[in-house]
Amino acid sequence: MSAHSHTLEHAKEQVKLTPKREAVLNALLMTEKACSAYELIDFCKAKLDLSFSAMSIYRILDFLKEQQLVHKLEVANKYVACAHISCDHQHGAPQFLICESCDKVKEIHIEQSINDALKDNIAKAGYTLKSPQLELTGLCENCSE
Amino acid sequence: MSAHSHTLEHAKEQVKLTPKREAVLNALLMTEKACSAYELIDFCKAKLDLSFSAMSIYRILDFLKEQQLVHKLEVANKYVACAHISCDHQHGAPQFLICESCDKVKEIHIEQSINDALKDNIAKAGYTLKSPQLELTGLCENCSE
DNA sequence: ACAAAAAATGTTACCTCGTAACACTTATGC
DNA sequence: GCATAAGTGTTACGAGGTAACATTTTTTGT
Repeated sequence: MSAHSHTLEHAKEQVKLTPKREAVLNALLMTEKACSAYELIDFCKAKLDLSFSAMSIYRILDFLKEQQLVHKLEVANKYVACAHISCDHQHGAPQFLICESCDKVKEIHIEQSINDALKDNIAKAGYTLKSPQLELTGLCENCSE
Repeated sequence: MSAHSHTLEHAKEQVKLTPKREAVLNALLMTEKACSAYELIDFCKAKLDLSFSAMSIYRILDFLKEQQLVHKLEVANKYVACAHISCDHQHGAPQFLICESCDKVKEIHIEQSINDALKDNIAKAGYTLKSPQLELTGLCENCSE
């Protein structure tokens, strides 16, 4: 059993997935990168022999996002499987490093001290921070050589 | 002469602007908030009696962005005039607080210590940060009451 | 087990955003 | 003045996204 099948089993223990929903999560785990809805449609057709309309894919992605099995990257308009599906504990707001070359996404933990400092800095400017999902763009270890 | 006309003169000293480009920058300075391309089209038509096609507005905005007179907010897909046009010195990467209620944008300075900590945190994950333009969403001082 | 209700998915239609490619106009350099 | 470069206009279209209605599947209650 591969690593992502293991993750898929964990997900199925957390929430009951219809076959379509399971397939989309599986696709995201298989690609190991951020995908747009349309990229997922193409991938499912080519690799899983499954057809999805855009409407369907968006609904499934919305559901998976609500279940926190999938994150939406607001900047890139892409979706990525949550990196913590197999964890037993709760996680705070996700933060993402996105490789602008290969679309690989790493979900990281930003140190609490940085988060706190950021929140203070922002409060000084008079704003109240909503959820600090950070999306930072750069080059991953493979692409920066 | 109003504050934004003053800013516009400064911009024209830095780079030669065609009438269309000047009008778009002027519109952004007048609105004092973040605007999408289409919002700018509407504004220019209603307030300046100028017609722009979408293609034109995007090209003009891209140019202004390259000249760093305008910033693009990647999450909101909106554009905002740079807050530092009238400054004489160079600025680092901008960081924005966006009010999700009224679209008001404040361009802030995040303390260098936070930036450095963030960069270190990210390097530990193996990524090389590109430009750390941060866009954080919350409520401004007026909307959070 | 069956019927009703709820949930999930399919289909149709359409809107918004963004941009390639070609055409035309204006500005610049010699 | 002419050739070239830059800027803008026009046409066409794809990606992204979703409302509304229809159909199918699953769940729920008896």
